[in-house]
Amino acid sequence: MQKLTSLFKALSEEKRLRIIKLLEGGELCVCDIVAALNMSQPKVSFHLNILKEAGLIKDRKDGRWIYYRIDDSDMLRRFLLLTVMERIFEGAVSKDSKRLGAFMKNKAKKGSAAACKSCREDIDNG
Amino acid sequence: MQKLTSLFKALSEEKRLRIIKLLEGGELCVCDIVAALNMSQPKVSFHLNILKEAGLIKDRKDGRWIYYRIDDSDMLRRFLLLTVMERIFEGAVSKDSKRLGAFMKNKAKKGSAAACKSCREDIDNG
DNA sequence: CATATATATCAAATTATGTTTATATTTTGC
DNA sequence: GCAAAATATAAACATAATTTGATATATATG
Repeated sequence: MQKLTSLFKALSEEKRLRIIKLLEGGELCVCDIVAALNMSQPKVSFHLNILKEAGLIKDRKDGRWIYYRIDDSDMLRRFLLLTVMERIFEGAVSKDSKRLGAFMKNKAKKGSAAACKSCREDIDNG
Repeated sequence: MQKLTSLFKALSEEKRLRIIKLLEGGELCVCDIVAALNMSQPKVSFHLNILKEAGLIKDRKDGRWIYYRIDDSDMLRRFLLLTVMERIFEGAVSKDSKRLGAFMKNKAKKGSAAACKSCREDIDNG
């Protein structure tokens, strides 16, 4: 019962749905998500942890990065994630993916470190 | 997006899942649910309202009673409700249905008013 | 080794949810 | 009309979730 409520609770928050929607496009490191959502890193880590505890996402460490990705390994989660992805109006998260795109370009150009450092300015005034 | 989050939020609470599970057996008035869950009436009304706002249940007025029932009129809700009903371990809500059963018997015998009045004592010490 | 980066964690402040107690509203039977 | 029942609503309070700002940890790089 508690497993079920925590699963629904994880899905009951706007920022967390935005993260899921983003991860639909493939795995991302925390820094990518921070740039995309334009939120503080501890805040993003907080929400990522809740999604992880609920079994909705998995992480993988690579050097100093930690990559997160969708975990739809069981049927219920698969359906719920699908629901989120389908039901969230694209427009509702278009800024996120725009920011992510801009950030990724910078990352490629300057290397991730520089991109991370300047992502706010570069993206939101570009 | 907000509709989706409020739907998940409604499902993210134990007492609300218990109510849904109860309503699986057919419509019930508030007083039935109060007796089944052995909780205060305002508390039950509070949770019923959240479920109603989320579109998971509907109500119907009949005299001085208000009957609530499952509303699975759209596919997403139908699936979510099914999920809840199937995933909740029977044992987790067996006391609720036991209390409901006892209450219903009293109701038939004494009339609902008397049963409502004495439901706590009759059921929990019987 | 010293420094910078990526991320996590923690404590304090804030905000949102749930609970309780009291009261209001509507309906029915006398 | 009046009293009792069924339910809702509101205010005060308690608890839980989120945000923020600071700091810790681990890793890579020069």
